[in-house]
Amino acid sequence: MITDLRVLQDEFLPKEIRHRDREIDSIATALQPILHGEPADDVFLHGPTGVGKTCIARYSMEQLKMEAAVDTQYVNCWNDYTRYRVLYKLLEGVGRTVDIHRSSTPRDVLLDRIQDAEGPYVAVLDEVDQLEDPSVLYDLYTIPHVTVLMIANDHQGFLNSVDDRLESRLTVCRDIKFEPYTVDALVAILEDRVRKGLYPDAVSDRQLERIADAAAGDARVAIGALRVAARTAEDRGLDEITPEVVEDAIPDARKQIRSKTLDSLTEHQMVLYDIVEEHGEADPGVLYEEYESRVDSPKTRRTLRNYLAKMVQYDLLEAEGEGRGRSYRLKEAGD
DNA sequence: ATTCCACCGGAATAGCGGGATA
DNA sequence: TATCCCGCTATTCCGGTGGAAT
Repeated sequence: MITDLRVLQDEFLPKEIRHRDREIDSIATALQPILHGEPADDVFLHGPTGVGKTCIARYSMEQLKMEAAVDTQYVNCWNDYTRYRVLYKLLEGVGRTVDIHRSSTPRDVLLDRIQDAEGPYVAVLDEVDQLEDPSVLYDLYTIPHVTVLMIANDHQGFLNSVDDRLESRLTVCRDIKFEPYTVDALVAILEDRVRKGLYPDAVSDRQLERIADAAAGDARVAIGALRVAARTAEDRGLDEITPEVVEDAIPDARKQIRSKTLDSLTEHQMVLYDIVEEHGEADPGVLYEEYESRVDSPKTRRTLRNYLAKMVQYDLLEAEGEGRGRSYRLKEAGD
């Protein structure tokens, strides 16, 4: 069934990108000055999940590096959300972290190091709206040879959340909007992966269309469903992905994506999540009492509020109402 | 209308872990 | 070894908000 599992993984970066020519051109145009040794415009990619933002950003970096001597670094601000961690990651990109330690290195030596590095540098900041303190963007603006490529779901929402000084800088960067994939586009993407990763005839066009349709424009879900379906078919000793396998694979793929997020929660946060799951819907008072009774040394109410806010940010939970009447419930997959 | 109360979330602070320094 | 510094999490403090009770 499967000949190459890698091409079905999220991280896989295809050599050719389908149905995103306009976006790729826009990025290339924005970064063009780098080829002539001049500072380039910053770029902002935005659009819903699974529309190829990250993929196209990584692809563009590969292309750029083939044409010019330029350093690039990818930072996912979901994982590296503090100023320090972002700067540290960016230093890794130019190999200047050797004697950096989080203690005893004077406060802004990281920024100085990036500044001192010669040559153009493109910093890709994915999930940039997850930064706890976006002022690191301002730090980077002060360095002429650094170009920032930001990625987020909601461009306007992000602009509104930063202070005026930063906002005025951000509004001048080139913004590129990504629309959800059409069913045809998703089928084309899936066909590519099938050709490289599965035996011929392992799956019919009809089943690919079914997957593409259920994915609702989200390539990540579509590829995940294909992966799950291929594995299931293999486990069951089938030589073809059947309609039944596809039907099961779609919800499983969404679950897999969710459980990836759940893995990043702490033990206490997980307890809290379980409580919300059991109650279906719960107000904060009940939530805290329940939590208090289940855990050895409970955190304070304030900390729990932070946990809840975090899980809402992560799209795990949904909050309803403000102030006194607020309640929390699980956020179901699929916006 | 007014008061009350549960809850929200910003800001400042404390405490911890861990590496550096003297 | 004792001490310092830093990042990071949790805690403390508190003003603000909106629904419920009076």
